[in-house]
Amino acid sequence: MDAFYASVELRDRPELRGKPVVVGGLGPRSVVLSATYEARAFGVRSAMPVGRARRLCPQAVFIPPRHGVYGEVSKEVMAIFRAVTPEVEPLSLDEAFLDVSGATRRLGTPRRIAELIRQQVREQQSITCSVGLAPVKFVAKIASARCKPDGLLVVPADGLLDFLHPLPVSALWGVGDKAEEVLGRLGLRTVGDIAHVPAATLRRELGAAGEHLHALAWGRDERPVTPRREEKSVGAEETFPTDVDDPDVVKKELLRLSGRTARALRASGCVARTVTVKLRLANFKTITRSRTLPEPTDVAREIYAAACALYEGSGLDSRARLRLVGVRATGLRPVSGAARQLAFDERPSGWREAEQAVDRIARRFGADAVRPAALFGSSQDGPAEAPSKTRDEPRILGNEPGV
DNA sequence: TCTGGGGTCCTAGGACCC
DNA sequence: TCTGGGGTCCTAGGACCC
Repeated sequence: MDAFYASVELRDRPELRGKPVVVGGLGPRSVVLSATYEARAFGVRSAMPVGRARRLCPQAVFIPPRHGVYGEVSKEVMAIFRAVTPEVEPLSLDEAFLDVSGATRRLGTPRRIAELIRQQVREQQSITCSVGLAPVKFVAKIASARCKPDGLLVVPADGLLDFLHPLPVSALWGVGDKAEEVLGRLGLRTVGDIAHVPAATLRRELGAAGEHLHALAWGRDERPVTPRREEKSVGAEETFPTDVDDPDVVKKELLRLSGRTARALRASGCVARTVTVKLRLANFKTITRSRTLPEPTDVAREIYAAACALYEGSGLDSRARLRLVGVRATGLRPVSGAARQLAFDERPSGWREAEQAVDRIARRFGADAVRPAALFGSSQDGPAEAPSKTRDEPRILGNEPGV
């Protein structure tokens, strides 16, 4: 019994127990991301506009997804995990893999350790957490998902396949709508069905992912718990309150998103080599355009220049109606390892230093204290189209309920 | 029903180099 | 002059996860 998985559940907050809870964004075009059973009873469904959900179920508690304040709880919960073992791999704000093989001598059996964690999270944070325990990482995750809310489920090594095989194919990580459809066409409904079909068949239908699923179906997964995972990309995107066909508005938004992306880069101590622009049309067709820079950067001005050029050269009709734009920086490397060599005749532009100064002001006075002149009158954290967007902070600390 | 925002990973074609 | 094959990088798109 090596790894186990822990997940924290908002649903068990006493004040929310038994209430209809809807998780969704705050913008005018936000949709329902998840809803509790109680909310679903009113007809609330995922992907439904939040406004419609409100009309169907006005008494529901509406929670914005992944909003700021929850981060504090998350840090403290992760600290509880790390007191058990340094082998903690955070998966999201409220979930982590732990490898407890090194902690059993000190703290007892994995089951005992799981009970300890659940007790500490409950006492210190007044929230519950579910823990799945298994000798294989992904099985531990499935176990934690199946014992929530507020549960503990142990899958012993000799019971691995008995646990896995009756599960629906969608229980496996990596099986979403598309893969489930393909598997369904092959007549495969359960994990056991996947296990008993030749790996070559799965590879033909699903590529490398198919072979991976076959291994998972037999409980084979060599991936270890990796405490520090390097970020591969950072970015920002925003759906306009209404579709936009004005290139000036689009560029203004690109400027704002470039600023957010550059700030995130500087905060993580990275520079990026490639800039990608994402453009989603009114009909939901999405295109991306990317460009690799001669030198890596964390400067908003440089990211914006690339983003703008990509947008202008995207081949879209200049009056194309856009629903969403996004800016992402990839090809990250630590800033220290990429210290820029200035050529003899090159003078530092000073933009990087200027933006770092802005970072310091923002840390002290808030993100809105300084912003590019082009964004004057708008909020750095709201879409350019909606300068008066109210920053509805979540009233309830928490994350989406598992439903 | 009409699709958020943060990411990761995979595939496939073409350029380019040896 | 025409051509092989492998490796790597770049670009675009898409599935998937929370």
